[in-house]
Amino acid sequence: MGRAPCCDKANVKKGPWSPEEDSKLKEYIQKYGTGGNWIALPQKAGLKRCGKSCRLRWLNYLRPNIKHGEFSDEEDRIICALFASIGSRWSIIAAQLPGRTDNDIKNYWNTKLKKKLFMGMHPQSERPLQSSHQTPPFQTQPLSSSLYKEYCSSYYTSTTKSFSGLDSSTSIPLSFLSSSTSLPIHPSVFQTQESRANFMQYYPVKENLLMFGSEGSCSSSDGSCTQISYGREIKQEVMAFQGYISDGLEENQKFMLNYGSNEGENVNQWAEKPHAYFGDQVPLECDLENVKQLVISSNSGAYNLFNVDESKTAEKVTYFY
DNA sequence: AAAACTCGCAACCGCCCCGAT
DNA sequence: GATCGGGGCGGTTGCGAGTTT
Repeated sequence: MGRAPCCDKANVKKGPWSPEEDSKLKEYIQKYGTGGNWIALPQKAGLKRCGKSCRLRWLNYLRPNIKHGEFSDEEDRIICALFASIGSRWSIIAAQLPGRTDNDIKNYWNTKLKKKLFMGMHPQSERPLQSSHQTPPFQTQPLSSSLYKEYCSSYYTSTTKSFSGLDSSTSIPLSFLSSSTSLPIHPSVFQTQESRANFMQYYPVKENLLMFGSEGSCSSSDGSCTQISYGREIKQEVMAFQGYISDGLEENQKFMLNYGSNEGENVNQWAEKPHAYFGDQVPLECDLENVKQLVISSNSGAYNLFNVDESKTAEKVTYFY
């Protein structure tokens, strides 16, 4: 059974907000507050808008002390560090940056910061996604998970879901940021027993199936570089990845994953939301099915971390085979 | 000068969580 | 304990502005 819509979609206005609507909403909230009920608010305020739309407009644009404009280097570093530690929990990240909204940070990350980081990793590369000779991940300096802990996770308090002590004065080495942010591991790393062993030795599975933890590269036996386009091919890549995982492991082989142990968080939630933090490190045994779910759920993110627009299927992107 | 392309951001969509009943 | 429904969130889309060809 589907959910009832939150409002009568036929009778609500959509699209950009007019100045009149803005002032109506602003005036109403400043006068009466939200009343804890966004759904009822637009009618009371005389707006033909969905309650959720009002909420978004208020939170992202109208509420006081919103900071727009350029992000500072310190803000960049904080965002990167938190992203590396907890993933795309934009609201939590936003909570550490006064005046910034989750939407702002999300947009900033998707449009600028990813690219910025990538360029930092590959300074010689004029076109970040095109490089014919990349070192396989297991042949590079292995990423140390302790760096995560050292520079990110110690700031996170799982009980309050906030970061303390990680502010603009916190120094996060750029080397950490660049080494911990990378393109995904390509399935070819599972091709041989040896490469698989090396891979497993150096990289916690979570960090490779998902977004971080490997030097961005994929390698094939012939070292060639193949172009594929977005769209269906991406899905095929993911399916291939799943296949490699299945082929490469014993039937009942388990992965060890880290997971916060605070109340309100559970195993299933971790599997559904492939973000990890390390404030409380509790090893979790996760079977192959969980890992597959992670791959599926992180589909576009895992294969598109540093790219721009997956929906534009005509665009080409180079992967490293 | 104009068409094509790219970028950035506001807004929407739909799912999940969790409190109320 | 089950169901309902609002709030919150992350992912995605659409479009205007700017840039390139």
